[in-house]
Amino acid sequence: MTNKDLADLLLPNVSSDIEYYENKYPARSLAPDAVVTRFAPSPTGFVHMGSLFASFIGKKAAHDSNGVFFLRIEDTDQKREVENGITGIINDLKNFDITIDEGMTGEDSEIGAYGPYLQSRRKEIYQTYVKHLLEMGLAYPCFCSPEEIEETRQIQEKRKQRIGYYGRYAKCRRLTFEEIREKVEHNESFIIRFKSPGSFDNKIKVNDLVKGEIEFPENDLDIVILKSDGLPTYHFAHAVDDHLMHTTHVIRGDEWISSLPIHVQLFEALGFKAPKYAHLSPIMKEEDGKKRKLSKRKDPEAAVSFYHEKGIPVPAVKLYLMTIANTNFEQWYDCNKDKTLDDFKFDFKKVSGSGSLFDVDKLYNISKNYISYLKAPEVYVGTLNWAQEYDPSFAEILKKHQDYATRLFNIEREQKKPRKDYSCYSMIKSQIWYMFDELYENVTDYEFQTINDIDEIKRILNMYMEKYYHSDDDKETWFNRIKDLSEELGYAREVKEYKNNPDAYKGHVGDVSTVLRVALTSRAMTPDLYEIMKLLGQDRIFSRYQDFIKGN
RNA sequence: GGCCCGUUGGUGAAACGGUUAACACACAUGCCUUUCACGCAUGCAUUUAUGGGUUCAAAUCCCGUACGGGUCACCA
Repeated sequence: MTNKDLADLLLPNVSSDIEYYENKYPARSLAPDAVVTRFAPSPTGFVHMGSLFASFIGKKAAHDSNGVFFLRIEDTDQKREVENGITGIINDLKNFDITIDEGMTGEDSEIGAYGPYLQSRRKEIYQTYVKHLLEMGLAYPCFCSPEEIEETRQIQEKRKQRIGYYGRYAKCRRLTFEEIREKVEHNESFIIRFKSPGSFDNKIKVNDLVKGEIEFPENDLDIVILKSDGLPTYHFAHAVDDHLMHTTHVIRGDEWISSLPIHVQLFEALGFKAPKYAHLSPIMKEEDGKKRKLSKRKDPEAAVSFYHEKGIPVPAVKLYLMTIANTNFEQWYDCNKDKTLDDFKFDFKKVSGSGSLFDVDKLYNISKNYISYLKAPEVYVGTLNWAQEYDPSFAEILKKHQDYATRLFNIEREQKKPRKDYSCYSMIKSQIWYMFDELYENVTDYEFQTINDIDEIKRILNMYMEKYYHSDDDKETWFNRIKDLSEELGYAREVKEYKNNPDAYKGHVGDVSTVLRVALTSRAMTPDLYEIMKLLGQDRIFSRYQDFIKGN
C-alpha cells in the first residue's frame, strides 16, 4: 500500500487535485508592494473592539498601498455558531465605515474572484490539500479518542514533560498501513494530523512586523489539520486560504503568536510562500488597579455597538483607533489639521508592541474636538440620526424645529476657537433640552447661585422686562443695558470694580446675569446668554420669566 | 509547569548609546470672562519595574529577579 492508496482510502470522495485550485486562483495583478489582507472572524457574536481595531488597520494598510482588504468568515466550528452572525459582523463593520473590497456581503452572498469566502463552503478545497499531504507522507490519520488524549496529557504532566501529541506520544504516527486499513474498515472515526518534521531542540526565527524578530523552538507537535467532521482546523485553513487568496499580510491578535511555529511549518510543507505577520497587542482595560484584556463578556465598551449607541461620530472613533495604531499619528494630525486620515500613511513599524489601555477619556476628547469643528447642519444631522435610533421622542422634537435646532448648534461654533461642549450625540439632549418648550414644561428646579433672595430675583426679572429688554439690541447694547440694570439695583457694572471694592456693592453684573440666565433656562451654565435670548425670542423669554414669578 | 511577549508619569506615549526624558489626554492652580465652554500661563517622572554588568556615557546593550499578558483543544 502506498501513500496514494492511503489517501484514497481516507478521502475517497476527493477527486480534484491541487493543480486545479492553484490554477483557479492565480496571483493577483497588483503592484509589488500592495498589501492584501483580511479580517477573518468567526461568526460567534458581536464584533469586539480588538477585532475592529485589527480590521481598521487591515483596511488602512491595504488601501494605502492600493491593495485589497477582504472579509473571510471562519465558520469551521459549527458548535459555536450564532444565528445571523455574519450579518451582525457586517453591520458592525459598516457602522464604523469598514468597507470591504472582497468577501462576504451577507449570510449567503459574497463578492470577489477568490471565494468562496465562507470556510464551510471550502471543504472540498481543504480536503484536496489534506489528500495531497497524505500522498506525500506528510500527514496521517489518528484514531485516538479524546479520553486517550486526556490520558497522555496527564501522564505528561506527571512526568513534567511538554504537553501535546508529539514524538513517542504520537501513537498513531506509527500505525502501519494494514492497521489503518483495518480501523477504517471497522468504521472507526479518525482525524488527520500533520506529520511535523520539526524538532523542539531546533530554534527558528520569525520576523513579526509589530513585535520584531522572535525566536521559537521549532514545532514538533503533530497538530490536527482535519477534524472528524471533515472540516479543517484554524491552522490548516489559514495556510490554505491565505495562500489561495494571495494574502500578503496577516494582521491578527497576538494570541496567535505562539502558533507561529506551526504556521510557518505548514506553509513550508505545503510549498506555500508564507505571508508577513503583524501580531497586534490586545487592548486592555484597567480594573481594580490591574490591567486586563478588554473582555467581550464583562465590558460593555468592548462591543463595537457601544460607541454607536453613545453616538460617538465614526470619524472620531477612527481617529482614536489611529492614535493607538500608530503612535506618531497624534502629532502628525496636530500638525496637519487640514489633512484627513486618508492622507496619513500607516506604518507597521509604528505599532506599539505592548498592550495599550483603552482610554475612554481620550476618545471623548477626540470626539469633542471633532464635533466642535463640524458645521451646525452636520451636528444637526448627526444628532438626529442618533436620536432616531435611540431617542425617538427627541428626534421628533428635532425634526419639528430643524431650523431652530440648527441655529442652536451654531452658537459659538463658526469662530476660530469653537465652543467645545458636545462630546457625543447621546449627551447633547442633556445640554440643550431647556431650549425646547416641549422639554421645558413643568420645570421647578432652578440652580440659582449668589443671588438667592426670591424677591430680589423677581425684582430683577420685572425690571428687566419693563425697562431693559429690547429684542433688537446688538450684543454690546444688550449687555450695557444689563449693566445699567445692575447699577440701578446697586450691583457693580464690572466684575473688577466689585472685586476692588466689594463692600460698595450688593454684587456685580455677573450675579445679575446669572439670575436672568437661570430664570430663563433653570441652568447656571449655558452657552452665551445673548445668543440664547435671541433664539428664544421675546415671547418665550417673557412667558418663562412670568411663569417663574407666578410660581415662586 | 513549558514556550513566547511585554514593563518609561494617573493614561496613551516620544526618545533606535550622549536631550532639561518630547507631545497629547486627565488632573490642579491662576489669568481671561456675564455663567459654562474655549483660550492662555503654570504645576504634575530628581528619573525610565528591580538588582547587577558592559561603557567616558545606559530608558536605550547584556544577564538575573519580580510583576503583567498570551499560549499549550477535533475553539478560533
